[in-house]
Amino acid sequence: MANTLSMKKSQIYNAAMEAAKAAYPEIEIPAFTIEVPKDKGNGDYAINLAMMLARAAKSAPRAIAENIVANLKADELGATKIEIAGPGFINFYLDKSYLYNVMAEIEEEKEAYGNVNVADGKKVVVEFVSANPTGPMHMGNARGGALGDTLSNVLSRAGWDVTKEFYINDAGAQIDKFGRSLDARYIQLLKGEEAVEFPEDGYQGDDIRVHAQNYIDKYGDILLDKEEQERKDQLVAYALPLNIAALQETLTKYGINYDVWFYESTLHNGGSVEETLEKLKKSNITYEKDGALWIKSTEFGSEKDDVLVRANGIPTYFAADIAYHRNKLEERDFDLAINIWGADHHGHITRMKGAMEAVGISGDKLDVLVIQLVRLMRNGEVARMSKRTGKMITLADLIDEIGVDAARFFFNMRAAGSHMDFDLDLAVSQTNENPVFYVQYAHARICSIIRILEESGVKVPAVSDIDASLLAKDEEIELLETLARLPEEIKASAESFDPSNLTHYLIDVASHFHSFYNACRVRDEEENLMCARLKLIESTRIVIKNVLDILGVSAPEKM
RNA sequence: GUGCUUGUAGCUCAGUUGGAUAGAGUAUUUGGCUACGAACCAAAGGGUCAGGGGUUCGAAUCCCUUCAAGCACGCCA
Repeated sequence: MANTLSMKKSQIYNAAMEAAKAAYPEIEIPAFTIEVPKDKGNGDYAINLAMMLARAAKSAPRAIAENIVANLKADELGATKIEIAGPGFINFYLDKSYLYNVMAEIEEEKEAYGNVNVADGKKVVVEFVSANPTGPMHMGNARGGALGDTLSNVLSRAGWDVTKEFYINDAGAQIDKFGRSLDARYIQLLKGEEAVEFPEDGYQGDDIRVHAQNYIDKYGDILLDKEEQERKDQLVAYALPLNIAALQETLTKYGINYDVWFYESTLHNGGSVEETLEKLKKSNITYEKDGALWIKSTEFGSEKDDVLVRANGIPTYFAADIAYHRNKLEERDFDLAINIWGADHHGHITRMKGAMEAVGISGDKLDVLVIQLVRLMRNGEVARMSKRTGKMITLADLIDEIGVDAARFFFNMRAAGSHMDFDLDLAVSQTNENPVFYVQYAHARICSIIRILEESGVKVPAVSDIDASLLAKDEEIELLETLARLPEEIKASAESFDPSNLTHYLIDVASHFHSFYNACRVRDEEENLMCARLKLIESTRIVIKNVLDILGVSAPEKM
């Protein structure tokens, strides 16, 4: 079923376009905007067409507006009044009965209500979190996870074929550092703290020590007489899968289920990195210097060139990442790759796109969303979230403290690019102030009313069995209007790759419901009115549930 | 130093491709349960949209500039 709101909008738009053409046949009518005025006093919709035409028509906007309005038929548009106002706006005041159709739309589409088609089944891979498997996840991962998963849900509802992916950095220098850290702890635990110096750049966290101790408990000191490389390999082979499993467990708890866990090592082992390097060499974008292979990043906008293969023969992360994106966009044939990166990686974007172009892939097929890092606040002061102190708040801690619902809702309240202070004291002690409860409360309230009515034998009626015109109070009309907006909210989210407007929308729905609740009774009203209102709140419940689903937040029937 | 991001009410933030008198929440003050859930509702006060300049019918929004904050500028990832 076509969306109620967008139909009304395009009806008005097209009518205005025709009216303008009739009034000014010699002028090509430009695209103009139709919008909902901030001030209700200015009608339900306003268009700026007359102002747009002022120059071409060589006439005052208000005079032009009069000529256009003369060609508009108010009753055919369902308008009670068409007015010219301000500098030349044409304002439409509508008979709101068209909004009743929203309830039929929701009844028909149910959990799919709000879905739109902006992508026509095109394939997109959304890669997010991709935390280093050398330790637990931090607040940046928490934010990236909430955004990535929610965005994926939004894109699915907007007609994209979505694959959610986690890129596991199980190769390279980080893993080597991980091995050296494990090795040092292993020896220290067996031979004393003084036996070996802990690497200066090693991972200080307790988790490293715990891994070493567990290994010893299981296998004893069998590695002591082995070569260092062998010890590191064994310890990594033991600890890395455990870390990855822990990541997976935490993310599952966080409500995130990936379609693909992609191992960086497969790119190295499968020859894909090498093949990519060959391709880059052939396109004449590389050179050798100081024993390393470089890429001329300055040729595509970077400040300096970058190393692809180190002097020791090991490819850099960058080289692997180019291979990875060839894998995504060529081998697996995605139409678009969306990556969610922390702000500390933004410098990587320009050279990544440039390198993609160098191997023949359009940089436009990669869209990187940069999330500003989360700053933890405690007692009004910045709390360091460093892996080196070993004292950072992890994603698992956060889930334990404030719950999945609050965390996911909270992180999605702000656009990715906004800087964000996360107040730990508030999160721990005053979670009731979190708007997620406000929204969930609305849902539970509706469920409660429906439950009580069902117990007395009144079921939610079909839209064909109610007299919708009984819903005439302001609070009822405004609630319907809000429900009707869902499809365009999802469209806006999907087009801007920003789901944060959905949390604001949801709060708006809840707010209109609560106002309705206080102004209108459902139970004990005259029967026809009761049925109409029951249908209205059931429609509201479905909308709230749908958006909470997108956000990955639960919709409780009781609280 | 260069680049990216950000600056809106006491605090946390919205503000749709430039639109009409810049909006919410929170905090403060006041009112509303003999009631389908008061984790709610209604109302009030609160602003140099960081400062300055420009573009135009019209700027929180676009351009220039100054100031302030965060991040990045590795043969780390």
